[in-house]
Amino acid sequence: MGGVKVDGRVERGEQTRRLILRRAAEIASVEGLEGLSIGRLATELEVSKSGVFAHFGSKEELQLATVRAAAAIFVAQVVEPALVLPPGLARLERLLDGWLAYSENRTFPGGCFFYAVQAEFDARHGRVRDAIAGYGRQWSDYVRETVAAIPEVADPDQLAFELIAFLEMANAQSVLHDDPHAYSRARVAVRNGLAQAGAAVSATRR
Amino acid sequence: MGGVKVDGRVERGEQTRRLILRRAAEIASVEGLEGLSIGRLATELEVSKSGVFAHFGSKEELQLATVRAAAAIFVAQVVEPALVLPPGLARLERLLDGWLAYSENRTFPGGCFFYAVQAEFDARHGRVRDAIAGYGRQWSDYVRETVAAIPEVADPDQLAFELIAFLEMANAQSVLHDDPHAYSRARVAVRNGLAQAGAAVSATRR
DNA sequence: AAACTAATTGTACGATCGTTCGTACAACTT
DNA sequence: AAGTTGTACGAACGATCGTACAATTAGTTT
Repeated sequence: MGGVKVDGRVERGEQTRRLILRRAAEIASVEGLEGLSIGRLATELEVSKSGVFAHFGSKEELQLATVRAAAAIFVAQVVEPALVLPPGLARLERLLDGWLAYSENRTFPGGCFFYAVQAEFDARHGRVRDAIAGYGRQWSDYVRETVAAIPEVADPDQLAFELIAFLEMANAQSVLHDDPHAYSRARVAVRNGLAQAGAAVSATRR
Repeated sequence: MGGVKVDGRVERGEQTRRLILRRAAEIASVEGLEGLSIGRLATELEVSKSGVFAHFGSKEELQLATVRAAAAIFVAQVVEPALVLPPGLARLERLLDGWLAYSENRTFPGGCFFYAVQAEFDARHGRVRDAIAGYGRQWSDYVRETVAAIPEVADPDQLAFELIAFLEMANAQSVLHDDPHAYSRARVAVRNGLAQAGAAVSATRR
């Protein structure tokens, strides 16, 4: 598996790069992608500022790389665990549970990375905003497709909208108010939403 | 009406202060309260940087004053119009419609001011975060109380959670993806949520 | 008209921002 | 062994940040 590359220099470089991006995503989930500064990153990681800068060439590229790194973590933690199940209600439930766990266990210290950066960049212009919007659309598309794989659901678009709303609300309430009940309320809301979407769904589960 | 104050100097000062805070709230709804800078504010308003600074004494005070100013606009635009109706379903519906209109007509150019700054400060510490969290709690408390005034609703906390989730989701989707359908989806979700909360509610409206 | 007060301005400061540059050194190639 | 490549570093740059303070302007009071 992997490349045949054995060059110790680029190997070390990639490790440094991963180190930088992990910390960058952590910082950005709390302080935002603009709150992230190259100098601060260098200080915290005890490397030189120019060393950090050289890996990306510009702050915008650092932000883009940070978004991509966070997306990879999100996919590994939320999307992939649900793919082991066949399309249907069970996969959807695992997907939603996985999201709530990803937020609740603070994979990123500031809660959901994408909730933070979407709100930060939603009204701006540029490549970073476009990248964030692209991932956001991929996520909502995937939720919608997963919902649509359940034949009992009459309006997948509407249900997907409501389900994602519950997830993000739980994240927001939990982070802002340290409210541990937010996630249980979201789980109730999800259960009600699924049950209401199709009585047959509720029936098959009893 | 109001104060007996006739001093033209402080009158002019207060007008300048209002001018600053209006622009500050507009900027913050797009770029965040940290993206707001005293120098930029001064340039855009064509006043001196020290003039802007003198009104607040520190950046933190400027941010706090901006949050307070935005809260006043929010109350005038969303909360007060609903108060003309007696507690009950009609008041709740006007409150939710008012919120969606406030977001949709871009009272602030970046959509809901508090959605933006909550996500920006939710994981931080300090007086600005505390002020934002305080207003957020007041808002959710008020929605909950308004919901609780409808006797048919079994679980006001749960319903309030879900309703606010729909509002914020609509704002987020609309701003990030320029999606005009987001608000209509939220209105459908609100209607379903209210109808489901009590069949009696739905019955009384037909 | 003179004294006073409040809002506003101009100038300057230290710190930090993103960025550029030349250099040092370890690792790979020949 | 000599030459090349890639990562990391230290120093410096112009710009902008928040903040401080004295000078100025405009309006009020005596």
